[in-house]
Amino acid sequence: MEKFRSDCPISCSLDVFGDKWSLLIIRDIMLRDKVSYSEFLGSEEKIASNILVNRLTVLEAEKILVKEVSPANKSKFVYSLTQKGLDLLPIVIEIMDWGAKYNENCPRKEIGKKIKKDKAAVIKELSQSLKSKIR
Amino acid sequence: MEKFRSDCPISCSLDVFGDKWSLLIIRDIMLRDKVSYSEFLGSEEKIASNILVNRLTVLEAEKILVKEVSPANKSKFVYSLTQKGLDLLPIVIEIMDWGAKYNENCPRKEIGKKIKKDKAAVIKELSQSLKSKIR
DNA sequence: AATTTGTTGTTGCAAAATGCAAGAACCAAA
DNA sequence: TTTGGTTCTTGCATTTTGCAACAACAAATT
Repeated sequence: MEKFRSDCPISCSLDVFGDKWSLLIIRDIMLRDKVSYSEFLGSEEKIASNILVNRLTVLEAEKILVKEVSPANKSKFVYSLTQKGLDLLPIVIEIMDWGAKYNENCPRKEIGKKIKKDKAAVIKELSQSLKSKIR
Repeated sequence: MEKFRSDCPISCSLDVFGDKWSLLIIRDIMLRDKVSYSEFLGSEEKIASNILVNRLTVLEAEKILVKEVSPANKSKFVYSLTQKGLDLLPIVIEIMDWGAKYNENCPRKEIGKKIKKDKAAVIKELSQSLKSKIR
C-alpha cells in the first residue's frame, strides 16, 4: 500500500502526475484561463467525465489545486492553483517547448515563439501573472 | 487510429512519454549511466520486464533512443540517447526539482542541491557531458 | 560436450485503469 | 414546474499494467 515506488524525486513526481491527463488540466488553468469542470471537459482532447473527476480529486488531494465555490455563480465550482501547482509551470513550459520542437503538426503559437526565443522570460512573466491567483 | 489527441505540443509530448515509466528509463540513462535492459530492469522501482520491453520499443520508435550491439559485449545491447532524447533533459531536471521540493521523503543528493542552487548551470553541464554520447 | 551464466525477451493470466454512453443529482433561472 | 447549466455517478467494454514463470540465445565454464 505504499504511495511511492521509491524515494527518487522524479519517480515521486511521476507517481502524482505521470499520466496522459493531469498536466493537460494544469495546462488549461495556466495557459487557457479555464477554471471549471465543464471547461476542462470541453477541451479538444476530450477527456472522459469520470476520468476528469478522478484527476481533479487527486490533484486536490495532492494540494496542487484548490476547489472552491465560484464567487460569481454559487452553483459552480472553480479550481485554483496552489503554490505547489504553480511550481509545475517550468515543467509544463519545457514539455511544450519539446513537443513543439519535435512535432510538425504542432505549430508554435505566440507563446511557443516566445518560449523558443527566451524560455526563462516566459516562465518568469507567466509565473508573475499567475501568482495573484493562487490559493 | 490517430496517434495524437490534438495538435497541442503538451498533449503530443504526453502522448509519447506521459506514463509512469518512460522518463524513469530516460533518467537511468541521463543520470545513472545505465544503458542496458538488465540495468533498467534492476532499478529500484522494479519495472516489469514486459513493460520495459514495450517502453524501450516505443522510445526507439520515437527516435528518442537508439539500440545497438554493445562494442564491449557482442551478446548485449546498449541504448543511447539521440539529440531528441537529450532534449528531454530540462524536463527531467525540472521534474526532479519539483519532486525534491515537495517530498519530505526525497532527500536532495549532490545533484539535487546543485539544481536548487543553479538549475540552468546543471542543465548546461549535464547537456554538455551527455552530448558526446548521443547517436 | 555438457552445463552454467548472463542477457533479452515472451507468454498467460489476473488486476487495475481507461474509455464510453447514459443518465442522475442539484441548483438557479425562466 | 419546467428548463438549462453544472457536476458527478454508474455499468460495461476495452485497454493497459502487473506478476510470475519460462523460453531463446550466446558466451563462458567445467
